[in-house]
Amino acid sequence: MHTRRRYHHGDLRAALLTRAEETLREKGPTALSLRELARDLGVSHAAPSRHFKDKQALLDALALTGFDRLDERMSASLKEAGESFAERMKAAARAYVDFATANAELLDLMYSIKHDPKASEELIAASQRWTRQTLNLIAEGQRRGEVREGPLERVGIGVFSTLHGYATLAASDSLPPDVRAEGLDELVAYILRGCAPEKPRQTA
Amino acid sequence: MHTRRRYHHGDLRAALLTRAEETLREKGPTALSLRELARDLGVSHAAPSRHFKDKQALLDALALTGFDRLDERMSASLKEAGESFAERMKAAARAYVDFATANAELLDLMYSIKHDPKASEELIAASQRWTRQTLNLIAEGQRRGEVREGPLERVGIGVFSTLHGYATLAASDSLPPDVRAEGLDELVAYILRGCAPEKPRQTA
DNA sequence: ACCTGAACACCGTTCAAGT
DNA sequence: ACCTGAACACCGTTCAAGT
Repeated sequence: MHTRRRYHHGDLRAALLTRAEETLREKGPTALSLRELARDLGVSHAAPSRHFKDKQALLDALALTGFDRLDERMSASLKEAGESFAERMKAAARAYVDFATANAELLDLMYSIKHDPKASEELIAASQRWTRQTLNLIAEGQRRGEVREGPLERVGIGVFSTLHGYATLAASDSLPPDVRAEGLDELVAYILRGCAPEKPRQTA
Repeated sequence: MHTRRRYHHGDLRAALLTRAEETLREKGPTALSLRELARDLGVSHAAPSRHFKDKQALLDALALTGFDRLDERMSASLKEAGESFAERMKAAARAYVDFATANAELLDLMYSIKHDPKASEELIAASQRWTRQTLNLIAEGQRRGEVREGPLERVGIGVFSTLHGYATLAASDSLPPDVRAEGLDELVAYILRGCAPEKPRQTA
C-alpha cells in the first residue's frame, strides 16, 4: 500500500492539464484533442473522462489555471513595486502584458469562454476576481488622491479597458512592432492622464 | 443558356459564408462544421471544397467580411458625426462597441486568427487597414490641435487599446452590467483626457 | 477508484467519377 | 465549371468490463 502506483504515473488530471497547455502553445487550440492527449500520456483515450466530464471541462479547468497564475504574477509584481499610483500601475501593466505575450493562446482561451451561455461558474468567478484586483488598484490611487474621485466602476472601466486592450493586441501581434518595448511607458503615461484628479495638486 | 441554373441556387460560396455566420452566432465556433453547413444548404459534403480549400479558408473569408463591415460601419458613423475630435471619437467608439456587441463571436474570430503563423495575408491586411482608420482619427485631431503632438503610433496606441479593450470586454460580457450604456460617455471622456494637448488651449 | 476496449455517430479532406 | 459518392483517418462520448 505504501509505494502504491496507480495505472498511470500519479496524477493524470494534472498531467492532462500540463500537456494540454503545451500543445495549446505549440500547435494552437484547434489541434488540441483529448485522444492525442491521452496518447501522449500513454493512457487509453477514455481515461481523461474520469477527470474531466468532457472536452469543455478540461478547457475550463485550463483557463482557470491561467487566471490563477495571472493573479499570482500580478500580486508578485505589485509586491515589488513602490507606493505611488504611477509605479503600481506600471507594475500591473507590465505583469499583464508579460503574461499575455508569454501565454497568448491561453489568454484567448480565458476570455473566449464567456460567450458560452452555460460557462463554468468557477471560471466567471475567476475572471471577476481578476477584474477586482485591477479595480482595487484604482481605489488605492483614489485614497492617495492620485486618481480622480467617483464611483470605482466609472473611473476604472477606462483603465481596465486600456490594459486589457493593449495586452490582447500585444498577444495577437496586432501592434506595430516598434511600439512594443517602449510602448508600455507611453501607455502608462496615457492611463495616468486619463484618470488624474480633476484639479491636479502639486506633488509637494 | 439564359436561365442557366447551377446545381445549387446560384452562389454557393456566398451562401456558405452567410450560413456559417448564422451558426457561429447561434451555436458558437465549436459547433461550426463544414458537413453541417453543406447539409443545411442541400449540397454534398464535398461541395464546399470547390470554394474554400479547407475549413480555415472559410473562417478566414468570414473574418474578412467582418473587417469589411466594421470599416463600413465606422465610415458611416463618422460621416454623420460633427467636426470636433470629441464628437468623432465618440462616433468611432460607438460604432466599434455596437459592432462588437452585435457580432461578438465574429469579432473573436477576427482576432483569434493572428496566432496562426501562416495566417491569411488578406486578413492581416484587413486588420491593419482597420487599425489605420482609427489612427487617422488621431492624426485628424492632432491637425486640429485637439490632440497632443508626437508620433502617431505613440499617441494612438493608448486610444486604440482602450477602444479595442472596451469593445472586447463588452462583447464577452465581462463588463459590470450597469456600466454598458452610459459607460461609453465616460470612456470617451477618459480617452480625451489621455490624449489632450500638453498645454490645453482655450476653445476660443 | 481508476482505467481499458469496443462501439457509435460524427468530423475534415481527398479523389475518381458524373453532368 | 461544379458537384457527387465513396473512402480514409481522425474525432468526442459512452459503457460494459477488467484490476
